Amino acid sequence: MKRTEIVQLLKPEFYQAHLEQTVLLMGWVKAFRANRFIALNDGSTINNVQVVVDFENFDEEIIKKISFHSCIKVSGKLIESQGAGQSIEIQAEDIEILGESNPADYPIQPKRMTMEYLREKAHFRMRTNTFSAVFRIRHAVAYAVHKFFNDKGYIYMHTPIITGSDAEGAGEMFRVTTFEPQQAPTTEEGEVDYSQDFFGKATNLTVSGQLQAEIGALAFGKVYTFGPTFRAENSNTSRHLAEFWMIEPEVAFFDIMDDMDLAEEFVQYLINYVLDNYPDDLAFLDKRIQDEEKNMPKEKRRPMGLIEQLRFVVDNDFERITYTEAVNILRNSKPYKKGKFEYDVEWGTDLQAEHERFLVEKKFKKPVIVRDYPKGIKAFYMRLNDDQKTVAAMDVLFPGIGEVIGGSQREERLDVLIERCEAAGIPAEELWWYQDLRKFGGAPHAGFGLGFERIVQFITGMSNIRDVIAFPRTPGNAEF
RNA sequence: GCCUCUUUAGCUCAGUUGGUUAGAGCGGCGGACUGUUAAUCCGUAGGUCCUUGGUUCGAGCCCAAGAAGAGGCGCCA
Repeated sequence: MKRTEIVQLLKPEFYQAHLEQTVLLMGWVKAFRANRFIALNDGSTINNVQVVVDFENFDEEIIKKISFHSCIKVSGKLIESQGAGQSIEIQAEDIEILGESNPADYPIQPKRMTMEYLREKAHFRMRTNTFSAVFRIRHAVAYAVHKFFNDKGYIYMHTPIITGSDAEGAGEMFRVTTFEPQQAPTTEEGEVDYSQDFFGKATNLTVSGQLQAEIGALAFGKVYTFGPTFRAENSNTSRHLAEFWMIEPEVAFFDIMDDMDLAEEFVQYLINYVLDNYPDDLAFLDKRIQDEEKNMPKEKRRPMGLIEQLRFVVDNDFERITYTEAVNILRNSKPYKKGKFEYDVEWGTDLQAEHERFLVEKKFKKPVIVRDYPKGIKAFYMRLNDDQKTVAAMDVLFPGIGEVIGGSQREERLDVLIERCEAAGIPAEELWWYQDLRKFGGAPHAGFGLGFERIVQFITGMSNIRDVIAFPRTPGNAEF
């Protein structure tokens, strides 16, 4: 007999057609109540199926081994449930233990455990209801990314993980080398001689696929990347990882306004996809957050439930303001006038987290896109605006997690690009191929980077980014 | 990297002003229970109070250093 997956079994059109027939299930025991009722889960859905056991019909040794997260094979008759709480159940006819699990030694217990504890048991945490829901949704978002771009005719591009260019300008990089740390050959000046290294030059793990994506955009018109990204920053926060996944669309003939339209449509699409296809997992996470916040004082609770918030984001247009408008709003705000902000607001300096939070959570109460930042605080490749003071950059800010997307229209004018490179102290010759794109068939173009884990974090409502990636890499932690 | 907080049973936590034998709930184990839904009931075992040093007649509690973890900030996605 073929195994039936529980996600299949629980569909009314399936079980109505198979009532009173024998089915074969395999899965893990989530609960064994009253020596009679097994809650069985096989990971195909967050929902369990109830298996009813007449223990008189089974060897006591088998019954004893039915414990939390032991793995079993059950064949039995599919019948209408005689109890409340589920519509169908399985009357067990034969049970085989596939994998025992001694509850005295097993570190996971059928009770509430802290996220920190489960993080240390990363090889087991996916079996919990919460992480099972989170990682099913993570998959859904990844699939939706590809579906969104494919349906729009974008080309999926794989950009290199090992990069030789030292000028991507997005933070500290991890060095890639085959040299033994203590035995690296040196030059006459005593510096490490990377010309003898594997690639014949110094190489690093990528911090962004953007520059290479621009190559693709000027060939295919519309491309996107979706791959791992590495930052060797000593960041200790609930929204930073040393290894994360980033999505970077890059589009020829797009200006900054088109770029913002794409970003908004994209994020709303991802959220809608999960709302439409994973309602059970979302409902579980929503309830989990509500239970968790039940005992908190009102001011510490989230202003909206998880699903309510997701609906709110897809049903409302994002607020769009310029950096200059943001500065004016902030300087005229109550907290500013009352001296409640820790950092001053002044045109030319970057907005602090507290300022962004005020705009998103207090002023507009929805995602905000800020654009046209001062050129001094943004990267060299962002297009200089006509005012000569700002660049066509935009950040999409979300409640709770801050910046989800950072993007810009790229500088397509060679002379301006070279000027901005020099101002930033970047050796222009390293980017000879980047300049070539402007010399031969250049085009206006724009793109952005979306932090994959950050959008998964938002959709699942998880408060720490380390809990939406299977094996988080952060400063001091690379276990598993 | 900076600031703040936390560390007590397998897990989540309480532990008063420094005082004699360190507690609870859940989980485990043993038992009861054939319609349970975080099952329930009875019984039971389980401790390097993070580490080191100090103060004290006496330290889970006070002091110092260290370790690990979390939250906030910075860097950003």
